[in-house]
This record gives sequence, C-alpha cells and structure tokens, in this order.
Amino acid sequence: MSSIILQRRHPMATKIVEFLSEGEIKNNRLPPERELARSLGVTRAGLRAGLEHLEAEGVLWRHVGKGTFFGRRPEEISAGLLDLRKKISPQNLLEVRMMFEPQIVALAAMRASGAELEELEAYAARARTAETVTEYENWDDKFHRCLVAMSKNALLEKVVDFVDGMRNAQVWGTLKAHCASPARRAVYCDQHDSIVKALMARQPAEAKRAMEVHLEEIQRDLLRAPDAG
Amino acid sequence: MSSIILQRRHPMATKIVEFLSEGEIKNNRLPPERELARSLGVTRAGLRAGLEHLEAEGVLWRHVGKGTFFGRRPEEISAGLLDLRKKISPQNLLEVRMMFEPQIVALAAMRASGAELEELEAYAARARTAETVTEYENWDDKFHRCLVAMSKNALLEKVVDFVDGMRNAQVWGTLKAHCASPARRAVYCDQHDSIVKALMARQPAEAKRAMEVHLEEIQRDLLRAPDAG
DNA sequence: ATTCCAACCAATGTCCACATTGGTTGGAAT
DNA sequence: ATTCCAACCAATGTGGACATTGGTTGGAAT
Repeated sequence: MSSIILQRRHPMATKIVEFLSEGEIKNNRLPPERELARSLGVTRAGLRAGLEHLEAEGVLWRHVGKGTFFGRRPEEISAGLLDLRKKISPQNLLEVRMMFEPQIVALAAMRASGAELEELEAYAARARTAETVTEYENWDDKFHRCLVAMSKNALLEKVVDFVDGMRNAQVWGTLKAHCASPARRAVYCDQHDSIVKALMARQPAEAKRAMEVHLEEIQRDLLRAPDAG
Repeated sequence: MSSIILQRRHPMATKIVEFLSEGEIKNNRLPPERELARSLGVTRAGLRAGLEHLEAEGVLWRHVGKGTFFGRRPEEISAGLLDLRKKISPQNLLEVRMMFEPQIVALAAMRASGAELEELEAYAARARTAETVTEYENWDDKFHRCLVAMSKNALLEKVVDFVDGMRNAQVWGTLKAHCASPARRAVYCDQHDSIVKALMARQPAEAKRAMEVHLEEIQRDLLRAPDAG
C-alpha cells in the first residue's frame, strides 16, 4: 500500500484529464503518448510529466509495449499467483472460508430447489461410501460445489472457485493426510449429513451453525497437523 | 452442476489411473493420447473409451489442441467473465460484500499498525474534502483498499480485488450517481469516520457494526436507484 | 541552462505459418 | 459385426518476424 498523498495536481495532469473526459475512451486505454501529445499540442516530455503525476496519484498506470490505462495496475497473474500461494497461511484460508461458507448454506436453505437437495444428499451418500481418499475428495468437492450453486448467487460461486484455486499444496496435502483415516472421514460425513438435514428442514440458522461446526472441525485438523507432519 | 453419478468404473479407466499413478505427471497434464496408448500397449480407441469414462466422472478434462488434464475444467475467463457480469445482480454483490467486509474491519481492529491507522485516517479525510465524484471515488477506493490490507490476510486482499473487478457497469454507475450529491457523500464520510474511530479504539465488534451500517446505507442507495435511474 | 526534437531501446502486441492434440471417419483385418 | 489402424479435421500451442509503445538519451534550438 503506497501512502503517496499529494498536495496539488500538476497543471498538465489537469489538462490531460479535461481533454480525455470529453472524448470517449475505449477499454480504459489512453491514446499513445505520441498521439496524445500531438492532440493536446504539447511536447511529449511535458505530457509525460503530467502522466507521471497521474500515475503517482493512482489514477492511471503505464507499461512499456502495452500502453497507458485508467484505474489501478492489474496484478500479474503468472508470478503473482505463485508468490501468493506461499504467502497464504492455512489460517488465512480458514478465516476466509469461515466468512462466507456458513452464509452460503443459510442462503441455500432458503433458495435451494427440491431437486438440488436430492442431488446434494446423493453426493453426501457417495462421499460416505468412498473407499479411497481420492474418491472421497471427488464427492466432497461435488458436495461443496453443489452447495454454493444452491445459494443462487453467481458471484458467490466465482468467489468460491477463486478461493479453492488458492489452496496451496501444503494445506491441501495436510488435509488430505487427515482424510486418509476412515474414522476422520466418517466425522466429516456426519457433519455433511447435519447440513443436509437442516437444509431439507429449511432452517437457515441451523444449517449455518452446522457448517460452522464442520469448518471448526477442519480447522482443528489443519492446525493440529504442522506438529505431526 | 452436472449430476452424473456413475455406478462402476470402466476397466480401461482403472488401467489408466494405475499406470499414471506410477510415473510423475507434470502440471496435471497427461501424455497425448497417441503416446499414452503406445505406453499402455492398447489401441487409441480403447484408451479413449476409458478417458471418456474418467471425464464423465470429473476426474479429468480434455480439449482439442490443449491436451488432457487432471482435475475439473477451468472456466474460460474471456467470455465467461463478460457473461458473468450480466448475471450478477446488485443484490448478489451486496450479499457477498456483507459477508466479509464487516469481518475485515473486525480483523483490522486487532491487527492494524499505528502507521496504517494514520494512513487510513488520511484517506478518509481526503475523501471528505473531495470536490468531484471521481476524486471522491479515488480516495474512497484507497480507503477500502487500505482497510483490507490491515486485516493481514493476503488471500482476503485477493478476494476483495476479485469481487471489486466483478462490479458491473450498471451497479457502478448507479452508486456513482448517488455519490454525485455532496450530501450523500457526507453521509458516507461520517460512516468512514465511525469505522476509523472504532479501529483506533481497537474495538472489533464496534468496528464491525460500523461497517455493517455503512454497507446497509449503500444497499439502500443501490436498491432505491433502479426506480429513479 | 532549459526546452524541444528526433532517434533509439526494450518490452509488448500482432500476425502468420507450422507443429501438436483431441475428435472423427472410412476402410482393412479378424 | 467388431476391432484395429491410418488418415484427416478443427482447435490450440509455438515460435519467429514485424509493428507498436512507454522509457531514455543526445544533440539542436532558444
């Protein structure tokens, strides 16, 4: 977080903003520096002074070969995501999941269709009868994915997808090791059933609480692991 | 959500899984069909029968020109995101923000440094003295971005970035229209100050409540708008 | 000394031909 | 009839040549 707080706006910066607010800008992209300088009737160096000011202000961002754009610089996904996964602790992940997963089931209790509830129940049953860890994971994944679909919130689905994609190998492997025990999986399956039961009874508060219990169980397993593993 | 629930696993599918679990697979990518068929000593048609089974099971996904990969098919971001923005209602967006923004300030109250609190206060002050809507938006954005940084949760920052990116033009424009009124902006600024005050007093519950009040205010404005706009 | 201009640099986008890959078809072998 | 094989198809990845663009430099003009 850069804490650049500027006092006054550069004259050229004001001129740029005024000129651009008149014409339509496509895809947040400004014209190339050479062209924009010609349009404004100023020298390129002068224009760049103004652009630098606007960039420091966070109004726009520039990159060689790409161009100049309004808004804040989008993070590079290639190296960015890899670095990010290392920065995310299991605690971080659980904090986030605790924020919206209970709410998801509360919404699901109010909005799910009968067919969806039956599908969810089928996934829970499949997870219970799974013999291998990978098979359990397969049905558990489908269970949670079906759950968020029942919330009828397209954005929420994407957010869950995003968070799931952020699970780093460390966290994933740790949880997987715990699921290796059939007894442990049985506990999770019981909690799945509690959630399904509350959803079928259309009890949002109860369903929410059941999911909180489930996540707290997972949290205990994850935080217990680093000592053992 | 496809509800394909299969009964038994294809013999060839089992053979494929067994063979691949022995060698190391790079980047979740399976060898090309031709090569894999040769390695397994089976015909390509037979191999494909097994792969189709595994694909239906959700174990892997395939695409012409790309290859065959483990895991679930990643959604295409190009057309997917554009379609998604149309599907997201203002209600969807607010539901999601209500889920974690209050929690963010609760975490911030416990974890923020003194320097960060000062920076936050500065942004709130800048937003209050803003004369234009765009200037207000600039500082308001920095305010909320500083807030989530204070939660010390890298994943949470990325989630907020993701959600912010999903704001469609309709929602954005509607809120902007309401901010056009200086009186309206003053209300928001008062609420910002309440949040800052609670954070400086290190009162998580109070800060959380202040953010809830702020979001409820925004929600009222957004839901009131469609009739007027 | 400062400003302006043109050229140059390195990073990126764009376009193209070519190799790769999953999907499909038709005949040969059994 | 079924299975196998080879070729072909369309979509995608890959790599290179070339244009575009922000960043930089050095001399000319004032």
